[in-house]
Formats: sequence, C-alpha cells, structure tokens
Amino acid sequence: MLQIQDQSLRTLPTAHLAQTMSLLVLGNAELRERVMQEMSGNPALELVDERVCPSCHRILKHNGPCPACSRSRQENEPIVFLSPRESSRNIRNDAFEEFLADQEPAAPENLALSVLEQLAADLKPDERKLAAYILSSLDDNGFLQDPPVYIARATRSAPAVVQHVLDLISHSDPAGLATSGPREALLVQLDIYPENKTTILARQILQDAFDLLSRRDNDCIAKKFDTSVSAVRKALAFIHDNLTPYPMSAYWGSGRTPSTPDPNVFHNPDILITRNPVDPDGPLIVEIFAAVSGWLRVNPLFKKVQSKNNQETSEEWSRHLDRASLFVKCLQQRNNTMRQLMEILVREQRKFIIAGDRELIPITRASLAERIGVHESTISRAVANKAIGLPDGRIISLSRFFDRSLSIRDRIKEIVRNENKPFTDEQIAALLKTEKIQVARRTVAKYRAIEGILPARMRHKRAVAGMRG
DNA sequence: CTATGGCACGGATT
DNA sequence: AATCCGTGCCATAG
Repeated sequence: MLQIQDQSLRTLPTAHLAQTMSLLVLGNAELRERVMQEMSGNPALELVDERVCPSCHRILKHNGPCPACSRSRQENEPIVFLSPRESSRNIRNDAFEEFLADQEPAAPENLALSVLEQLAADLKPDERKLAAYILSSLDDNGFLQDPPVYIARATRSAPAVVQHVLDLISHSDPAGLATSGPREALLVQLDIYPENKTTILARQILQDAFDLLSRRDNDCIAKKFDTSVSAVRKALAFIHDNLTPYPMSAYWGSGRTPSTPDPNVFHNPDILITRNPVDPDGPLIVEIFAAVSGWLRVNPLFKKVQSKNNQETSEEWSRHLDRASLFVKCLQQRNNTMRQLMEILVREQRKFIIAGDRELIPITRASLAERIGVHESTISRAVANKAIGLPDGRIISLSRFFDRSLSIRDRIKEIVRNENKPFTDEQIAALLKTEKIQVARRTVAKYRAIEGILPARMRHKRAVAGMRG
C-alpha cells in the first residue's frame, strides 16, 4: 500500500505534486476556503453526500468506519477513518478547562470567560461544561452557527438542557449572545425591556418583517401590521437606539479590541480522537474531518456530456475536467497522507492520547516520513496548522505530538507540584535520573522557564504554576 | 559558596 | 539552509 502511494506520488506531474503539497499544509478551515473557491469556478466539481470508504472505496450507508474494512482489523487496532463531515465547530479548549477546574480564574479579559463568571452560580456543574462548550463555539460576531440539536448531540446532553443554558447565556450581559443571527439577537435583547406598545410592535416587526426592516420600508411595515407609520418609526427608533444586532461588537465597544488569539487555544479540530464509549479500553476511534461536508468528486454527468460534445465546445470543459480531477486527486492524496500519519501516531502514542502529556514518546517527523515512505517535508506540512481533539476534550496542535521535551516537562511539573520543600534544579535533575530520564541541570532550568515555574528560592509555599509566557 | 540565568556552540531536526 | 534544542561555561545574585 505504501509503495503504491509513493509511486503514484512520484509519477504525478509536478503540478499535481505541487498542489498536493500546497493543500497538505492547510488546516481544514483554510482548506475549506480553497475548496469553495475551486468549486465556484469549476462546474465539473461536485459535492456528494455518499460516504465512500477511503480504503476499499465501497459506498457506505451509515456513519462510522467502513464495516468491511474494520472487520478485518486486528484486535484493539485503532480505527482511523476519513469523515465526510466537517469538524463539529468547536469543542472545548484548555482555557475553559482551567476555568472549569476551579483554578484561580484569570482576569476575564475574555468575553466568554466573563459570561461564564456571570452564570457560574446559576449552573450545575455539567451545565457549566455545556456553557463553556457553547461559548467556545461562537463565531466572530457572537453568534452560534450550529443548531441547538447539534450541540446537544455533540455534547451528549438533552436538548432541553441545551436550550436552558442557551437562554441563560443569551440573556446575560452582552445580551443576544449565542443566538443564531442578528434577528434572534435583537429579539432576545428585547426581552429585557418592559412591554409597551412600542416594544410589542418592535417584536412583531422583528419576528415577521425582518426583511422589510432592513429595507427601511416603513410604509410597507405599517400596512402589514395595520398601524401608523409614526408608530413604526418609533419602534424602529427604539430598536436602533437600544438594541444591537451584533452583541459581540457591542461588548468590545466601538474601538475594536484586537481579539487576542492565544496560540495554545484551538478551535475546529481537523482530527478528532474518541474512545469507544462501550469499550473504553478498546480501539481508539480517529475521525479525520473533511474540509467541507460530503465528498468531492468529478461530476460523472459532466464527464459523460463532455465526451459527447464536439471538440470546440468541449475545450473549455475539458480544461475544467482536468482541473477538477487534479484537484480531487490532490485532496485524496492529502487525505491519504493524513490517514497514514494518524494511523501510526494513534497506534504508538495511545498512552499519550489517553493519559496525557507525560506518556508522549518522542518521535521525529523524519523517522515517521521514512516509515510512511514520503519526504520529511511532507510530514512537516501534514503536521503544520492542524488541530486535533483528544478524547478528554482538549484540542491541541498536532505538532505537539512531536514535542521532544513534553513528557519530561510534565514530570517536572509534577515533581514541583508534589514537593514539600522546593527542589533545586540539580535535585530535580537527580530525581529525573532515578526515573531513567537523563537531563542536565541546565536543561531542567530551561524547562522550568518554559512552564513558567519559578526558581526554587522563589517558591517557598506551594506556588501554582502559572500560564505560559 | 550555591543556585540560576545568559551566551554561545554543535549537533539534530525541519 | 535555517532553525531548534540540549549543554557547558561563566558571571552574578542571594
């Protein structure tokens, strides 16, 4: 299999190769743009719903791994498959985890955290998790793209609970947050104001004549609700003065605060690893999300028609056809590489995936490249810009799988956490040596710095390790 | 005198 | 070829 992949890669014209590479670097979010762009200019490309097994190419009817292929799997082998779904928006991330873990809450410079703080008292523990999930799913405008049912399914919670939490969030400080769009945001904000003629009319307008509202067609609105134009004007003025269709920008104020993208926080994982819920010790399930939902292929109809056509008309079409098939091939190539990569990673780093940082076994990209049979830069690209969701809900960068010192740093953190009296770097180095980890004293100091742990003399009491700097 | 951080070097990694 | 990483040496703060 490996050889086939390698040969096919080599026999491809350089254009193929170049494009495959350029696609490989992209995370799903960027790739999505590319695919959209490509599709808009190329009628030969088609998005289909059918699930096709990436290895045996059977058409599948159910979601989940291909039964034919997974049956031949060995016991406890991880299941790696390409999903036709897009990544379910955001799941959780480290920042929220820390908040939920009841640690010293950071200053709520973050909108989501500030909302969480407001609501913390009203929510049961599992509802808080849900709230964190929802808040991390908001888009740049503060809207929630996913329908509530989707959230419920992703978090395995009851739709009623989701709705309850949603209501709480949308009615908290930047009112209208986590709604599905400007209209809903405005409606929620309206809840806060007492009912009178104006607000009632405003509500009616928002509910039933939103398109008219944006066109400022006062006459038409007045006619529709059988009121005077002046009343409509009043209602619109009220909306304009007291409500904001974009709650997020209201929160940031007019001066748009540059949203500080923490490089350690990821959304929209490109890959998701889950444990089998019925058999936690069984094979891990790895889902590699598609950039767009469905499968991209060359429209077979297009192909058929093109061959019937005469040469002149078909010239442009065949250009499209070539381009389309090239693009599809490159996507497949990309998926294939990702799949092979994940198969090795998940098999060899199972402990790391389940148990945490400490269990990471250092693997270099180069060694992996050799085993898969591709150039090392291919692996570099495949690993770059990808986020991966772990079974415990954390979303980390895929490159973290190649952090040489992660496990050691984790032990150091633990040593410091459990110490009664602060250990010096030298002592820590000695302790590590007893655990068969040999590092120089100087290196311990470096790791300490990376983890933001103060030097021994500075941490007399139990100084909790802060965030990264 | 001891524990650390800065600088810089060589080897590995990308 | 460029970058990252672990380390040794040395100055310095405590």
